[in-house]
Amino acid sequence: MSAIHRDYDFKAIEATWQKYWDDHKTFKTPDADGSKPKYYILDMFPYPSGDGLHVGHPEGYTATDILARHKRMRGFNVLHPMGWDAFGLPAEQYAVKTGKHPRETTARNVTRFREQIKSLGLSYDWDREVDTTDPGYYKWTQWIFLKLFERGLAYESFAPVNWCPELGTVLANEEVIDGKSEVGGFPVIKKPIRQWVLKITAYAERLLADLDLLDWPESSKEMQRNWIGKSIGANVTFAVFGSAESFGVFTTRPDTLFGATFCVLSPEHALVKKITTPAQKPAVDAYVLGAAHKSDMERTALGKEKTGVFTGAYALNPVNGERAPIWIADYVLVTYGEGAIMAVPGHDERDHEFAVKFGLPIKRVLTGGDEPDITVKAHTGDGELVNSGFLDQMMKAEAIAAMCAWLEKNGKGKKAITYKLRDWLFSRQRYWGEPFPLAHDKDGKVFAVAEADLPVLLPELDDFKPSGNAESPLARAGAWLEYTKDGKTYRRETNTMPQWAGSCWYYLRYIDPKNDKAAWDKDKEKYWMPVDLYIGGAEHAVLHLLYARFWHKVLYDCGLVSTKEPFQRLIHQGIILGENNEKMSKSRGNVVNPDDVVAEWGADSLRLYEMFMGPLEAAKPWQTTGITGVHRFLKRVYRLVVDEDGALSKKIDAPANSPEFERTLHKTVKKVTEDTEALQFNTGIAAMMELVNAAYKEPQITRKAAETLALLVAPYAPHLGEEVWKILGHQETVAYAPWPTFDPALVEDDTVEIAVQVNGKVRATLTTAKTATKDQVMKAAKEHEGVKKWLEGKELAKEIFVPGKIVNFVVKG
RNA sequence: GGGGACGUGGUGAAAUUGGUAGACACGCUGGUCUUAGAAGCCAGUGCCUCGCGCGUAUCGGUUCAAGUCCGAUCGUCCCCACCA
Repeated sequence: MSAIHRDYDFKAIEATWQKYWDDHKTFKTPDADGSKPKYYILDMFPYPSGDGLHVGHPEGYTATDILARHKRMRGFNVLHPMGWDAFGLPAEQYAVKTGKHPRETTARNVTRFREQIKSLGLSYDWDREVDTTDPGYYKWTQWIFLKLFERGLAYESFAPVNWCPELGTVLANEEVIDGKSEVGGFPVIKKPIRQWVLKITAYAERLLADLDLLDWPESSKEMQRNWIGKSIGANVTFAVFGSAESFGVFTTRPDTLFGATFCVLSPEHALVKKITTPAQKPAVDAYVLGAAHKSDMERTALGKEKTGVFTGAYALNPVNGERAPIWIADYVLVTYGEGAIMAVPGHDERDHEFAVKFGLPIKRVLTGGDEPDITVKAHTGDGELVNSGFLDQMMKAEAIAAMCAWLEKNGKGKKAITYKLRDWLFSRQRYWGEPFPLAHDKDGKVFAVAEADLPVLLPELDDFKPSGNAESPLARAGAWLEYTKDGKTYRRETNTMPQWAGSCWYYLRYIDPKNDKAAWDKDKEKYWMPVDLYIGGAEHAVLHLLYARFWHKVLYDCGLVSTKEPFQRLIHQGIILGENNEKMSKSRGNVVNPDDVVAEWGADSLRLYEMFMGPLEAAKPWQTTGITGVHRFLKRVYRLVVDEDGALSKKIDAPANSPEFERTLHKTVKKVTEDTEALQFNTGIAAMMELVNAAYKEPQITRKAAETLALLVAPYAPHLGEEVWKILGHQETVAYAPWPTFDPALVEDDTVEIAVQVNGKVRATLTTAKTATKDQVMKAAKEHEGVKKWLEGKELAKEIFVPGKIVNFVVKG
């Protein structure tokens, strides 16, 4: 330490206050406090990876921390917890490689994460920490699963599923991106495997409708709406010609039924075998076999040419009795609608492409489109119905209604709603996950494990490797496999739950984390729920956020929670890019480690910098040089209040502030208060910088002014806030000190600057009394030297006056 | 192909309801302090042909007035994607 100047020693200050908060349990939250309104502010809890924190974590965590600290100072009882989403693939893959139990690596990573997070000065109530891999936690994950099971919302399925040979597990729809696994990017193929599936589709309509209740980014709501994918249309029944068989198709365009010239079944459709003619059988069999072996990636490859085979059979168009050849093609998906379509090549681009390729008839039933010849291009827009019997001359909407009525009346179909959302494939063939609380008897019938026997502990294994044949590693667990209930012996279910299970309800466990009699206490739940503000990455918009909403609605139906939705308000922090404006990644070598930043500049500087970079939601490139700005600001705050010997600065001794500074102070309180509550931290910080810059220009300021500054800074740079607060003579933590107020009379200036425009161009500015009348201002404006010359010799056509803002003269000539 | 977000100085960015574009910060330039450097402190900094000039991706529109509203184009990012 230099003898010349005692400077801002952030290392000592941050260590001191972190210890103080720990020792005093400063942020321990009471279960309920009748005298205070509650505020539940939640971060998406991290997966404690072996890499430790990256700079993206502190961004969201600092934002919630600033608001949590601010709310405490404003008299709220704040619930602000942290925990670990610790089941997951990387720990297991590491275990396979090294033989180390995932429990060990997870514990080590959790310890590291906790230390790193504590080093940032985040105000969590650590007595509420949860860990999804703790048996005391996953007991209740299993218990909630049993609620779903009891309500018939969990069922066994033997349908083809997304199987990832590389990961040795099946994956949910949401985890497959472009035919590859979201984790690792390995190919995924369809394979029929026994699975546990959750009936999320039963909640499709409510998951869709209740989005309207939420204060979420419109983009995230839209993503969920698209993912749920509601389509309104009709199911139409086609009879197979010369057979007793019939099949349904789903269409959103029943108005085009007269234009349906053929039908297409998906290769997996149950009817394919029954209706294929002997002559076509070899070709059809070959096509079906080929489709089964293709990965989703191959089947849906972009720009892939349509393929298909004729079955030899014909369907009868219910509306006109015409014969429509039945084809099979892999562009028709067995999992959507009825797994079969009526093809209207005149008015659907995919059907058109197929018809052109295989020489099938194309018929126009609606007027319009940019191409008069319907065999050249499909017309998918609106138009007047033609060649359509009783629909002729109607427009599309009217024709849809008329056709639905006709179908219903004639028993040939009815209105129908279809969703893209599929049931949630909920089992994994992996070790490091929650075991299902289920067991099978000799006949394979499924029984729930008794509630008294929960948790079903994860068995100890030496070998964590997936078997590769869709059998879970738990199948090797020996004696564990046997379960006895009421004197009968069962074999335990060996699949495990996906990582999403634990995160579907962790926000409820924070409310009552140590309860071993129940997942949570109902009164506590009523007090704390819903989560008032939830911050986390946008990558979870359709995964975690949809799954958790689903579970919450089931819990609501069980009477276990009091709110329809878990997360009232949601904000996604934008990602932090590398200095080269690219996504941070090890391979690009542009990763910034928060530990290094904390070591060099301090946690307060890291917090402040990440908040100062730009709007919370925006993607922003990291610039190490930018930290110097906020670091300088923190030093300036420190030196304003603390003198060279560490005592209170002589500067903080004015009996009164200058009137000008007093106004600046009150304006800053107003601005910082508003910006903090609106989560516009970047401009709030800018306002504090302006205040400090102004304070440096004053010979002295009052102690009250310095205290106000300390209070404003405290949520943003809490270590410095505490230190300065103490030096100003306070014994108690600043964490619960009342937030400063402002005098509304002092935030308004007596005079205003008015811009004077001539034809919309600013030619002068006037300083006028706030109370000046229009006549006074207009007179002064016209007489202003800088304006006069623009008005001379010209005709004044119009005068605009906006009080306190602007004057505009419109002149001609 | 469908949906969403966005485009402002050398850089990160500001800018209620349309009302003085560029707050704050980085960087840069100059000054000051210092044996020296770093750190401080003070000042300047959109652009140029320096004008009655130009300027918020480009072009057009509405308006007394457009970064903001409308239309088209170009570009970037994200999500979904043969969903009938």
